[in-house]
Amino acid sequence: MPATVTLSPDNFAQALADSGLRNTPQREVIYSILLKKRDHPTADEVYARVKAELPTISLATVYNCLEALVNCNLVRAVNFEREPTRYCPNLHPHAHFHDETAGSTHDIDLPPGLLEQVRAILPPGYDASSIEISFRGRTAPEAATR
Amino acid sequence: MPATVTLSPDNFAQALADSGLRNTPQREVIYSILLKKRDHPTADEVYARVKAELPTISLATVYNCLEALVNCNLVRAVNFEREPTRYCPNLHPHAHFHDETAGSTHDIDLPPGLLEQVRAILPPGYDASSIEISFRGRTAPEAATR
DNA sequence: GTGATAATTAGAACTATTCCAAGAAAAGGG
DNA sequence: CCCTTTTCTTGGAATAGTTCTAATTATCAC
Repeated sequence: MPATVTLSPDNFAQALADSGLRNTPQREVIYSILLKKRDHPTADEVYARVKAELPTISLATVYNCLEALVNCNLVRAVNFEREPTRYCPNLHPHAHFHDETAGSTHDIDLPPGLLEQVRAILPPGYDASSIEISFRGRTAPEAATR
Repeated sequence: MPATVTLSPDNFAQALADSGLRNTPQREVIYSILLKKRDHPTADEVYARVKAELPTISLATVYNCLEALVNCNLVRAVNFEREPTRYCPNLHPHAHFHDETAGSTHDIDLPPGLLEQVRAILPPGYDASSIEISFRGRTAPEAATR
């Protein structure tokens, strides 16, 4: 299991403030939900989970909050082909593996230096602000629980 | 510029047949359009271009044909975030760079061994059928014409 | 407190894509 | 060759995920 980084509530508010965003109960709860179960939920899945705590929240707010968290770099948006966007609070550099059989998504830690090595393949004049490495495939039954 | 691989018409038909698919004028023309201008067009852009040659073709057919070409491994579908899918006839292993300013997509050749090195970061039990490496960022003005 | 700014909400709108049913084209068997 | 079967194309309707809009509510700075 990858190491988890847990922000103190103050750091959470600060991260938002650094991007000129306000802290709100909705944003706090949505972030805590992402931390609680790191299974790369979709916006719909987050919506279903957050309603237990904030029954009157709207789906639009879930999208807004997730976008806010992505914009202040607390959360990563993960896309596989044209499937719904998934959300990931893992701030370490990592790749994603999408299990086509189970429909599940797993973080894959990157060894030190690999990202730099990948960035180095860019020709002069290419300046990458983000690098994504993603796998599709299957996991062996006993690997699924790792 | 990456090397281009041009299939003879017979090989084209054979590639389809190998996947149990028929050759049709629509599929041929769409494939030739992808080869002619390798700028990673969307389905809509392919539709606009193919109408010059087959004025009565439908958008549904464009999607069907592109899917057929992807299924028999003549074409790769390329996705960036939630933008429309783009299509690429480059069969060499390569990464993609998406220029956020220009909206353009460029192939990045992979040095030998890199893909294997990336695959090697997968823990035991993870079997990847495809690996995607994609960059987002900007290209310097003089690099845009490379 | 008060005015300005930002966030939330419900629902409508949008976009890329897929589905559907009907007709056209091609392949294979006699 | 005709006939049958399968595959492909087509236009339009449907769908899914996401974004937009306008009104309301909350928060911030003074």
